[in-house]
Amino acid sequence: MKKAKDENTEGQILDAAKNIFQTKGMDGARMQEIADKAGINKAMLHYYYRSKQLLFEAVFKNAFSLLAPQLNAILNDDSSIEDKVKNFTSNYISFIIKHPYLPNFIIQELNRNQDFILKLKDNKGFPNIEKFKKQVALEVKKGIIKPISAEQLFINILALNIFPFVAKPLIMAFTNTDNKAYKQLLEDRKTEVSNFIINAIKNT
Amino acid sequence: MKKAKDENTEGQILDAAKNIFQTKGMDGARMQEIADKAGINKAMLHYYYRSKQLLFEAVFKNAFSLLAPQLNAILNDDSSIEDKVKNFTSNYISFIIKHPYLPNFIIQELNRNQDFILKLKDNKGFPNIEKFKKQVALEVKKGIIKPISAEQLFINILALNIFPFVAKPLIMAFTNTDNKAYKQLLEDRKTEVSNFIINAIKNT
DNA sequence: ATATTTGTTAACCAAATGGTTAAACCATAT
DNA sequence: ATATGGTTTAACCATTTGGTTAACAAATAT
Repeated sequence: MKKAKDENTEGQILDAAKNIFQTKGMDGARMQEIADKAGINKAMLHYYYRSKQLLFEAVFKNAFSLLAPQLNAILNDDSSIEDKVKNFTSNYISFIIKHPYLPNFIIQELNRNQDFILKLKDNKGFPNIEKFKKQVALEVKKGIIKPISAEQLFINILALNIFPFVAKPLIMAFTNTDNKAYKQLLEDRKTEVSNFIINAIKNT
Repeated sequence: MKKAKDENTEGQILDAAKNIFQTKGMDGARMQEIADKAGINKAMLHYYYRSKQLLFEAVFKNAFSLLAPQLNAILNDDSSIEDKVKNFTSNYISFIIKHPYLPNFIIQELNRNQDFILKLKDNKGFPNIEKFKKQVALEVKKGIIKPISAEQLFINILALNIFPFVAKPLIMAFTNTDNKAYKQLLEDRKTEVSNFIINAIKNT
């Protein structure tokens, strides 16, 4: 099940650690299991990353660095809100299908350790809503979209896109959907969600 | 910080276990910490609940039994979809403000152990979408709402309501919101979200 | 009163876990 | 060839952790 056999040890460890941490979380992950998955001795984990905490942080930052550009697309692009919604929705769902454990991992670990996000906030490239606020205010003023705060709109966009991945087991149970049908349902959302949002906000 | 001092031991344990499990998760929770919070000897936990797993399941089922009726309100009530959306949104946000850790706990633990939901699915009262499907199909046919599948609509309603609680730390960071402002933002959503959904689906 | 059941505690235990160490291995420079 | 430096391993260690036990206390039944 392990991948990328030809990489160097440090990379193999990070791959294995991603895999284990993202599925089991910090608390559920075991250093031995990561070592096994990487196919190396446990001492190597400490040789390269010193401690479980530091290895975890490497994985977390890596995961976050994948997510951040996705969000910045909607916050900082120069296209119209309607185009942003369309593009983001389609792109984001494709993106997450490639990294299925990512949103859950980030959300779960940030809830476990609230302080942790402060370490990230300083980083350049950390998503910030300021520019988007101006854009929303302007489009509202011009009458292109119905009155709404940028914060609420941003939350709605994130919610509609991310939640189906985060709550997958729950929704599958409620809707009596199997894995295949759920995959189709997510695929449909690439257009469903953007239509839903556009209908909700666009002035007619 | 502990509550309900006058209850019997079994109840004190369950209260403490709720508190610890819901904030730290199964893997992060420690039996000793639960005992300390309950103010009793650790052996008592095993006397009443036999194992960490069984104590956890008691907490989980309890949490789920709080959530299920909320969802059944939207799936099985006899009111119109528009009324359901309005009532659910307002009620649900109030409900979660009273149980802030609940959605995260349920989602997190179901992702950790997918099989676990099967144990619940048999229970009477487990939310089921069938009736809602008929209602949506009918209202679409009558032209009251725009064409949408019941599953997609249900997911959207859940997403818009639940996600802001699940992803709170993340959203607070992106929107530069402090706790007080975030609370206000959630309060605003009681009407914001239902307007958003109604705008999205209602035929004009 | 006293036997019996139920509730509670301190002490204990084996297994698991994150982390360390000292020796071995191996490529490369001298 | 061999000294040097980084790399890797097996064995080890201290602590934590879920769980048990045996003795004790407090109700409850006889």
